[in-house]
Amino acid sequence: MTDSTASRRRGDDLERAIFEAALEELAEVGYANLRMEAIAARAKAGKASLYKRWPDRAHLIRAAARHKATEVDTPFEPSGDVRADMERVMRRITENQGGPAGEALRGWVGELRASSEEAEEIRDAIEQPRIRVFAKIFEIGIANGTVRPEALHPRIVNLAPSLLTQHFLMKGRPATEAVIGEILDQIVMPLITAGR
Amino acid sequence: MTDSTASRRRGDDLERAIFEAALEELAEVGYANLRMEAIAARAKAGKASLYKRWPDRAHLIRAAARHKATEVDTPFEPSGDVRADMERVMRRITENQGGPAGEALRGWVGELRASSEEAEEIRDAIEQPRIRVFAKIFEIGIANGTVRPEALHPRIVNLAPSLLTQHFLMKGRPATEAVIGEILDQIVMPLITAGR
DNA sequence: GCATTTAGTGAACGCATCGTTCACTACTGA
DNA sequence: TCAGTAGTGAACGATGCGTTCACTAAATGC
Repeated sequence: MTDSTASRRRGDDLERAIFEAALEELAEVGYANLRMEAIAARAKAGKASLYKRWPDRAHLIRAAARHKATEVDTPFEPSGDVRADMERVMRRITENQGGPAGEALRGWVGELRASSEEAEEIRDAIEQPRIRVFAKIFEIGIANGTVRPEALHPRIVNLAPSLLTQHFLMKGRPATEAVIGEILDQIVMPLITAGR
Repeated sequence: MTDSTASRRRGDDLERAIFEAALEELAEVGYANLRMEAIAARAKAGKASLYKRWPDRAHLIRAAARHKATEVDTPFEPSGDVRADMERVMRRITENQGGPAGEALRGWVGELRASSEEAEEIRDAIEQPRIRVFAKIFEIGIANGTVRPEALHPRIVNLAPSLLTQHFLMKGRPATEAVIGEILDQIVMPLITAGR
């Protein structure tokens, strides 16, 4: 029973409502079936309000994803157990892929063509935080002698997230626990562990 | 100067023309901007002829990709030099991604949602041949003592192609020679080589 | 408090593209 | 030569896009 007084929202207040509506809609119907009218209706807003803010669906969804990303901003404290830490982060990533962020990624990939500056920025926004977290985990491992120093090579640091992304995009759903375990035990751990 | 007699094609003849038109169009404008009218026009066919054969764009493109795939079917002879063989195959994959097949993949990923049987089939059609080739390369390496037997684990066999796919989907264009080199030297070779 | 400015609403619009239909036409094979 | 089959091209309704506009609610200034 949403009251009929329905005070009219504006500014950031309205914007947040639109973002939420967009993300819910995204999770429900997927990027490919996303309709602007549906988002507007769900946010109880006029379509014009959407187009006043963003030129098209793609921009709206990017903004919504960015909004969500900055709001959550995960605090992560490594335990020092390299494998366990990686597993924790990887689980988080897959949980994320199961929600609207995953749909947004899928849609973005589908529309990507050559590389624009905008695309670089988005990719960085996705990859950089992950790289930082894994680098941190590796550094601690190097300090306590469980990880080879060469593991800090960017391509290795980004390896686990890359494989999760690949799995998600190709299979259409996030990696399971079992897959995470395999990635760790068959690929990442053998590559980074120090000693024989 | 296509003559104005323009004998009207039918059956497989027409179908091939449509496939070619679709793939050319795909390479030119990308999956997201693909229009059925454009394909029909390019193939000098009626739109109705397309819809008589396939229910929508997605099915048409899948059929075209399948057509192309079966027709080329790459014969590959390993040399025994594991790194060089992998490099050759990887180069082929990236070349392929640069053409219509890459666009088809991008479009497919964008529309993917949960996993249907159809999706499994397509994924297998992409992955299985690659897995077979890499397994063959690895087996020879194992036989001549340059590769660890454990490298035959499916996730490792599929590692190089996975990373190429990930690169292509996230960056919007295929991996360069340099990237292929890094993947090989930083990741795949260290993981599979026998001895210390 | 009242008037002015700013911002959102909701309906309507033109446009592009989808997927379908239909009358017509060109090939095919008996 | 003629009946049957398959393709053509134009038109169609439906849908969703992105825009516009008259109206209205909230914020701001006095």
